[in-house]
Amino acid sequence: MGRRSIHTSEELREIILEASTDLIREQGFGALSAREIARRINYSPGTLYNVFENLDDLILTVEGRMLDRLLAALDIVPTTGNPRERVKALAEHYLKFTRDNPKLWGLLFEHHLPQGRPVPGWYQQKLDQVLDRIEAVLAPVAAVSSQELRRAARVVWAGMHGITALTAATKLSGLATEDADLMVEDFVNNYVTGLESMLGSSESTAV
Amino acid sequence: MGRRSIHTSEELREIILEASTDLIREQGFGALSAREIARRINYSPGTLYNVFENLDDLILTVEGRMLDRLLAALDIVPTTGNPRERVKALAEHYLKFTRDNPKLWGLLFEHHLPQGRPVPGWYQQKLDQVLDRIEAVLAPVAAVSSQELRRAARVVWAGMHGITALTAATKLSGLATEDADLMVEDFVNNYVTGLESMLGSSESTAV
DNA sequence: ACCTGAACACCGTTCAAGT
DNA sequence: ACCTGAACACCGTTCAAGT
Repeated sequence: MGRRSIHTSEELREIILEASTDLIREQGFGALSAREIARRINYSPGTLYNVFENLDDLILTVEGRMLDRLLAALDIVPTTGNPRERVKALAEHYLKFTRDNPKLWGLLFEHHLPQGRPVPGWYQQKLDQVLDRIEAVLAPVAAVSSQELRRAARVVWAGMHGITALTAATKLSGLATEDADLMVEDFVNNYVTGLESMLGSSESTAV
Repeated sequence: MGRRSIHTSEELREIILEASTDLIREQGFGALSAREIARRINYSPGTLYNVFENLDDLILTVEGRMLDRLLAALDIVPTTGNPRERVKALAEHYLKFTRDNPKLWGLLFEHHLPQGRPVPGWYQQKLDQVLDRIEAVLAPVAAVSSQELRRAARVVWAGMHGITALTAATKLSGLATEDADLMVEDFVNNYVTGLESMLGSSESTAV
């Protein structure tokens, strides 16, 4: 047929991302394919490749937008009040987000880049923003050195990641979804207690 | 061509599983396909379906054998000595195993069953065995109730899972592999401190 | 300039037909 | 009884050809 130009390439980009997100929300990552996206938006498969480098690039973009929304959700956590309660609030908002977007959240676990392909810079930056957010909330209860604070933030991210992965991926556990709350609470409580005990044994001023 | 019967179906089963494991060890899960396995063992693709229900069944079997080896590796952890050191030893053996089998370990993260398909019973049992092993080691440092012990074991499993996933999946972090040791140590130390502090505040006899 | 759709090189899975 | 290989319904990606 040839050109259509009904949409600008920016519009087309949005249409593609929206259709992809909808598809994942409805049917999960397994149902996503370039050809299925094309079908949904009434374009040929080739058109996707005018707008995105390839399917991985498209999917990473969807994931990037999801991370933006996670960050926005985490920003609701109050910046005042009991430090320990703030960590718990952060973890709860994190868990709530994953629960509100189960199939979309699954992308983080189910989508994998080909061996050796590093993540793009803009994507890495979004991950760093999440880690920064965790660091900020963790700062009052942890860490004498910035290295230790960095590490603690990564451990919390890993722990939350592990708990949401285990409850989401039915393959890894017979865990019910409601168990995740108790696990998150247990994890945060005990881990933070450990961090605080380290604080107390140094010269810095604790809570 | 028709029948060959060079191998019994048990032999064929082993040949298929071995070829699959080798393929994953060498090139990762992404390179695995029914057709590629068939090519490697000089059988037609159809033959795989005489021995396994489908590709997921085959892959779960490979994963099951990996879990058996993980369990064997965890059994080296001494059953005597300082309780806290035993938890750390368990975590270190776990980490070592994932590092010795990086691509194979990746199966746990990269392979997913179709939506809604539950894991087979024999597979669930192997997961339970891992959890039991963790519970056993955790028992002296944690838990007034068996429910809390169960939960603690799952949190440790989730935490280890999260840390190994984050360091394995380059997509989720710019973490170097050597960071995993420090994260595991930090996680175990602080989490166990938290657990022990709970113990102390109850009527049971602590360490 | 933009988009198509055929083409290429792959998949997982089934099953009639051969030995 | 065991195994093949063609067949079916899919993939991701490219690119000459059309408007």
